[in-house]
Amino acid sequence: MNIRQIAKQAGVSVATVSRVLNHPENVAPRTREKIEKIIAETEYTPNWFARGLNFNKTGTIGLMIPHILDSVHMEIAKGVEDVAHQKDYIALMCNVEHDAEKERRYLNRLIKRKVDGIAFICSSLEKEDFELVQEQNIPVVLIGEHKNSPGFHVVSVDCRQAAKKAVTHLLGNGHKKIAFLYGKYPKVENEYKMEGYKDVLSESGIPVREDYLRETENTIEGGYLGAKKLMEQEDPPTAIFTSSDSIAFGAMDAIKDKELRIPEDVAVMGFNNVRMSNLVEPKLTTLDVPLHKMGIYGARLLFDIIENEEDLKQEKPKTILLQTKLKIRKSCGHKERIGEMF
Amino acid sequence: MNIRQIAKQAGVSVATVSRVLNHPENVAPRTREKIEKIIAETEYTPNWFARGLNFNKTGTIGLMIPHILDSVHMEIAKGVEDVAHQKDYIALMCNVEHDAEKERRYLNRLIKRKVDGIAFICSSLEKEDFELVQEQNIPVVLIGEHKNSPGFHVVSVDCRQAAKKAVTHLLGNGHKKIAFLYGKYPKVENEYKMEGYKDVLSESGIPVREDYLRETENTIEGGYLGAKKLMEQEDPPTAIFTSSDSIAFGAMDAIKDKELRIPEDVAVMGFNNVRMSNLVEPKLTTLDVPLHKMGIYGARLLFDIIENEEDLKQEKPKTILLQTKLKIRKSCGHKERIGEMF
DNA sequence: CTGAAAGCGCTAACAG
DNA sequence: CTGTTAGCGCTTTCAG
Repeated sequence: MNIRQIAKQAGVSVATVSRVLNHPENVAPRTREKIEKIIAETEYTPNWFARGLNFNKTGTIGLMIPHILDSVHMEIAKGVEDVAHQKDYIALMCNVEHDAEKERRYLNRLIKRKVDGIAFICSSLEKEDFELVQEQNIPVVLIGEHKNSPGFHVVSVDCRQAAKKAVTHLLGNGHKKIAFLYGKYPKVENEYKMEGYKDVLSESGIPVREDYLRETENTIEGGYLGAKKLMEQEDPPTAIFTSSDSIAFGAMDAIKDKELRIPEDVAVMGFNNVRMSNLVEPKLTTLDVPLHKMGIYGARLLFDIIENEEDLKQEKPKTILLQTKLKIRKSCGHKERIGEMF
Repeated sequence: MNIRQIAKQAGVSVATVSRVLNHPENVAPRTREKIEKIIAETEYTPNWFARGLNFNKTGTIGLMIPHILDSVHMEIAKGVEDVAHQKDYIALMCNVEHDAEKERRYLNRLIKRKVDGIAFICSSLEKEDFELVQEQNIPVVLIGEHKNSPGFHVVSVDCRQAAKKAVTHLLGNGHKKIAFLYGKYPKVENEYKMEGYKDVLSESGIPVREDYLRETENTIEGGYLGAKKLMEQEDPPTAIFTSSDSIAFGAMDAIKDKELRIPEDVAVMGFNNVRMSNLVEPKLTTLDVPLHKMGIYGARLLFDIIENEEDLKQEKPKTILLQTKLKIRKSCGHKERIGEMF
């Protein structure tokens, strides 16, 4: 069923049909009603490609997700999807698996498909890749910070500040030997966490020990292995600040395997406050990150550009930095008895 | 950059350029090379819409996901994505949120976009909706069973058998008062689990008690609430078989809140063996479901149809039923000391 | 082996 | 307010 057949049935020209589809106000009410009726009856919907050919708009955005099995990313993704869906957009899901090559491949496909915009969650792409995107003039937003992101809007979390809160809390609970166990991803954020960690230590006159700094995979297994190493060294830490809850879960498992108690022997601090951090034993003290909100803000920024292309150039890129909140539970002990509602 | 400009640069007609793109064997080697060179230099890629307009193929499949924050669904989704990506396809992610209305809306959008196929994960659509799809002649595969799926391929899990294994295990550990706490989703599967549950009880001469059967939300909170009710009644069960690990996690939390021990006072059996089931305290005994494999098989089935449209009609729909494996950990106790490797 | 030209389905300028 | 018509960029007959 195409526009010509509708036109014939209605006894009008294709232009008129096209008009009721796109500028109904320019059609006489009577003709319009007649055509609308036929459209409804025949369940006609305009061919999507033909439309795209004319408009060069797709109603589609690309969504780069580092790993679709990581609930941290998916909470952000859900935020993006929520606003996209509301705007009658649909998202092409790109499961990047922390692989720059795969991300690049996806990026090319997205460009080919002429998506109206791309949201990158914690991208692992290089500067050159982004420049490519910029040439294409595709609206972009970065969720999760990135070095060398030439002039894109960014939504992120104040990781340095977050780390400071975390380490300060540990310090406040009497810990001096605090390790930082961090994942390879997200890279830039974890660097900021490192800075925050070092900030607090040096402010308190505690020297930073290289043997308390450890990089690992950003997974439960990574946390397990990393914590194991950390605890097996000569002078093990009494507290481990991790860069993600996943790592923290693995770390807790490793500590339990060593028959050590949490938090009495070792305190563990998470990051992100994923749903499960409330269900492990002991419940995990962690930093609450507004993941869903990050997705929402990111998507809004993206649609702002999409919807006002003209202003695109003159506006300078915004950076939205969200704040975290320390979520005190059991895994770090606590002096004051600060409750936890659920 | 469009095909005409390429043609001009190469001093040939657009037809020839189109040929080297689609049927290079029909072009003289010398002309072909020249054109290929120009294409490479200019990084020309054919307009995707124009192509679609001619071919009516999109290189896109739709992927219906009940809820993108549920790792059970995402593991399946990842399986689908894995094979789609390998086939150079890209998936439109539809986060349905267990809402038939939203799923229907998404379905319409997918049809408009003329996706080459749709994979439904645990769909909540009605018979009529599927008939609509069938009219459009869009290849479909159902991952997770469904009543009234008119002639689609299906990949699922033998839930009845799985439930039998679970309840038998509980019975073997001395339990007679076994409750079944099940989610609203996935509907059909949970009905099968119910059947398996009843099968075993009646085979063992244990009457089915209505007060041990309880429906709840398929979430951690749902599990918490459901188990709470279950345990607060007059003659509480000594074991709870749940329809998903999420529910089991919530149930465990509720049981702990009541100062009861797991498994000594109450045994808890999960379903799915998600990654976290290994990390709660005590580690959860559950049924291992090959989720990723389900996604892979489903996608393969889908691409089988996509790639051989002609045979589409004569072939009768396949149903692949995968088997589960009982994963014995701590939450149900165990007589024999069956280890767990990691 | 190559080119001219028709057509995929739709939109929008232009003319009436 | 409506119709005619020229594209959008590409593929594919049909001639040569």
